[in-house]
Parts: sequence; structure tokens; C-alpha cells
Amino acid sequence: MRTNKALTNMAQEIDQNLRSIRRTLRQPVGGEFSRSGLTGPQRGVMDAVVRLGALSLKEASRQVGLAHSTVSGIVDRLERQGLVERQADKKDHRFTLIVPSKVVRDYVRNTLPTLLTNPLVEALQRAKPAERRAILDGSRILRGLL
Amino acid sequence: MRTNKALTNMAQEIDQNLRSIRRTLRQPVGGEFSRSGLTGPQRGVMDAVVRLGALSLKEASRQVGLAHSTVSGIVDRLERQGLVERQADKKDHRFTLIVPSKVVRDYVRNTLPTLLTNPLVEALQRAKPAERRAILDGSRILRGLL
DNA sequence: TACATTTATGTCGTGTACGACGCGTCTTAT
DNA sequence: ATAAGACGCGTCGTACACGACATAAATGTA
Repeated sequence: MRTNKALTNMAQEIDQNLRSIRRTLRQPVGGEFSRSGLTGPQRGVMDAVVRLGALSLKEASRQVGLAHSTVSGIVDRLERQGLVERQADKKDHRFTLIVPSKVVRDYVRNTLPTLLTNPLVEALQRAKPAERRAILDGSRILRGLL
Repeated sequence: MRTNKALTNMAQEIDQNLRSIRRTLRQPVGGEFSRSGLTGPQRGVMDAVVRLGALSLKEASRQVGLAHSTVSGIVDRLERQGLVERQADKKDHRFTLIVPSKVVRDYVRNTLPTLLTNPLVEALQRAKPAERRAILDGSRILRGLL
């Protein structure tokens, strides 16, 4: 089976690439806001919280595509850094609303646009249109196959 | 900036796709060998160990593309399951050789080819040639840009 | 109304994943 | 020959990441 050998090699390279990509994206970014050293997932949650103003854990989990238990931990750490607060929902006591802290609200009020400094977005900006398509298509196809 | 908005959306979808892919690949696979429930990374290390017979932690780390501290932990767990053993290198005492346990050696002796059941390889087998290229290219380009 | 079911959180256990640090070991320059 | 540096490994602290479970609250049903 010559084909299988080739596929195995291809799989190996794809695996390496994915790992490398993931590692880079997980890195804390140094963009104005994240002076405090936000990690990738933390930035994702902060982004959703700022964008939507206030959201439940469930909703946050949906927004970032992670299990609610994972997001719960991330919010724990963001809370410890004073970037978000947890509030019980007045209407439905099952919900915990995650809201940006005063510091963050003030910051965003003054310098909104800076939030977009995401390594992935930056990479896409550097990319040629054809490259963007290639990346998007590749990720879509692989995901579909799995 | 209309372009930025589009890029942000694209980044978001790519991020989702990558996450979904990663999640699937990390899943324990159910293929003969992994009756004991090996996880993805564990399978990766086992694969390298079986393929090369014996290798240092450094080499294993290079093979799977993970930090040595990460691989050390993985080997810990494989060791606990009796799948590999650690041996001090006779020549150079700095090295720890990771070798397959007797059980594994016997198993491999009898049914070698079954090792290749990797979800990524399976996905590639299902894929059309053009799709394979798309996946490979996409991952290469994105990695290059980061 | 009383009770079962659903729903949203939180917590726990396990397994990655990394960088920093310390220790023992080898190599090399003096 | 030995002191200085490089090297490999193990461990620690931190942060994901998930599923399973427990809890509390809302909703549906008899």
C-alpha cells in the first residue's frame, strides 16, 4: 500500500502544522489592552463580554465554542484579575451574568477599536486573498471530514 | 473599514474550525490496540516508541512536536499503564530511554499493521485528492503566516 | 398544589501543554 | 585535570479542556 504511506506522511505534516498554529494562537498577545497578559482563550471571552455587554456562562460558552466547565474556569481567572464580574440574573436565578468590570468599561469607552489585535486577524491581513481562501477552505474541509 | 469586519468574521470561523478539529483529534480512539483508552497524544508517543524501538525523551519530544515537559507527563501515564518503561542510557546517563513494555512488544510482534488507525489518516482516506491538497495547503499557509 | 423534568452553574478528576528552575551528567577549553 | 559551559531530564506552577456529577432554580404535568 504505497498510498497509505503517503497519507500517513501527509497526516503527520498536517498534525505538525495544526500544533504549531495552535501553539501560536494560544500565546498571550501584547496589544494595548492585554498589558495584563491575557491568554488566547481569555481574550476570546473578554471579546465576547465586551461585545455583548453582559452574557450568561452558557452564552459565553457558545460564543467561544468551549465547554461550559472550561469557560467557568476562564471566568474565574478573569474575575481574579478584576476584568469581569459575576452577577446573579434578577429574572432567572439560574443564570450568572458575566459583565465587564468598571475598569474595562472605562477603557473600552475610550479606546474601542484596539480590541481587534488578534494574531489570527493580523495573519489574515498579511495574507493574499487566495491564501485566505485556502486557509478557510482547508479548515472547513478537514473539519467536515472528521 | 469594511475589510476588517470581514476578516474578523473569517478569523472567527477559522478559529472555530481549528478548535473542532483539535477536539476530535484529541479524542481517545477505539482501534484494537487502544482498548486501554489511549488519548491522541498518548497514541502519538506510543507510535513513535513502537516505530523506533527505543528513544530518549528529547527525541520523543521532537517526534511528536511537544515540549519535553509535556511528553514527560505523557510517559508518566503510559508507564503507569504498563505500556512503556524508562531505562537509563548506558552510554550517557543523562538520557532516559523510553522503551515499549513486553506486553506491547508481543502485541506488535503479532499484529503490527493495526497501528495506523489514526483519525486524521482515516479522514484523509475519505477525502478526494483535491481536498487533501486543500487541507495541506491551508495548514501550511496559515502556519507560515503566524 | 405536588412532583418530575429540564436547565444553568459550579466542581471534581484526568489529561494535555508550556516555561522556568534545579540537578546530575557530559564536553570542552584552559 | 579541572573549571565552565552545555545538555537532558524531572518537577512545579499555571492555564486550558473535557465529561461526569451535584446543586439549585425554573418549568411542566398530573
